[in-house]
Amino acid sequence: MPGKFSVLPWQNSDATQMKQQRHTVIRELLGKAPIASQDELRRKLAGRGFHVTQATLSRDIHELRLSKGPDGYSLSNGSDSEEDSLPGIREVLQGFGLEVRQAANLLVVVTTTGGAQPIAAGMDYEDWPEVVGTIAGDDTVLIICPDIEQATQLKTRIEHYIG
Amino acid sequence: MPGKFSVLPWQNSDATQMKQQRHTVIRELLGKAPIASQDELRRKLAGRGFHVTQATLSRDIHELRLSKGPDGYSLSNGSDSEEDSLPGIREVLQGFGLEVRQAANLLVVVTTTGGAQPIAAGMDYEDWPEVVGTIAGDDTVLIICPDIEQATQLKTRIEHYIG
DNA sequence: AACACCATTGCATAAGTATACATCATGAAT
DNA sequence: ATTCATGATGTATACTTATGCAATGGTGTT
Repeated sequence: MPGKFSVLPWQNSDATQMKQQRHTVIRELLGKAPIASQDELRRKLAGRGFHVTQATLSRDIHELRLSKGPDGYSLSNGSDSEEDSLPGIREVLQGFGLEVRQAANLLVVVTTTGGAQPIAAGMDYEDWPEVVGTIAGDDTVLIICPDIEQATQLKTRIEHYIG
Repeated sequence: MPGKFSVLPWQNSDATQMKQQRHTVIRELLGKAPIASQDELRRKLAGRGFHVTQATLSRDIHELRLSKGPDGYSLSNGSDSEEDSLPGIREVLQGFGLEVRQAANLLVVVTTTGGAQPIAAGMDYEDWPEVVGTIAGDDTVLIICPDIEQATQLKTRIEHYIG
């Protein structure tokens, strides 16, 4: 092939990898300034060395699952993949919990320093009916229960976990 | 005028009011099933007695500030850039609030991570009579109300704000 | 090497959305 | 009542986005 019109050097190597990079740059651009149209995005990408057509960007936008709203394109607000390998409330309480106190329908869990947040997060995750909500400081967790009975019941269970 | 083709009775009275009703129905439809295009929306509205053209819907969608994502149109995503200069409690709750739970005279607002402080600050600023005080953690706000009745009332209002 | 396969892309165009302009209805001011 | 301003809407069309098709380049298989 004498001609071989590969004017664009970046096209030589790997197109797939190129695509990944382009996607990354698109995300980056979205964070900086609003982008109203695919053609505007095309121009901005061109300024960064990515010369593609509107058609390609239409496909990219689908793959990135972007949304177009009144203020232009944006990352989809869909629930991001939250991956947590929580150790379980039992282990956390046993590891950090020190004491449980009750005040009417409220429970206060005294923990080792820095242990409050993990315990509160664990309690929230368990989604127990007797836990209306939690507030965690540094070494204290406030647990709000619907009523005194359930608070007492939960207190017993937590004490059992703590040991 | 012999003909007077007023086939549609609702057209006679007030067009502006008609528009309001249409907007309400659009919101309602959005909640039920995904709507992929303005023409699809047009057909569904027609089934409910609203016979308008795609052009009108394009304008409605702007006014309602809807977004179009991979799954069709949806109510505008709360985390948009600061468009209106009104960071009132309404916007803050809509942006960060997830759920409200009641425990007697206490309310617990579950928020996105880091959203508790802004909400609590907003509540304090509003200086509502049914808010005795607030305590904010990271993703939970505790609101103390004078009594159960006012707590219930406030809960309803907050739920309305959240959506 | 020759071949089959698969992903990516551009081109041309279909499909979908926004808007300039004209019309009609309503309400306020004269 | 007449005039003027405002707002909602339809029509036609400009603008924007999506996609069928074919070409290209890389990979793996024989």
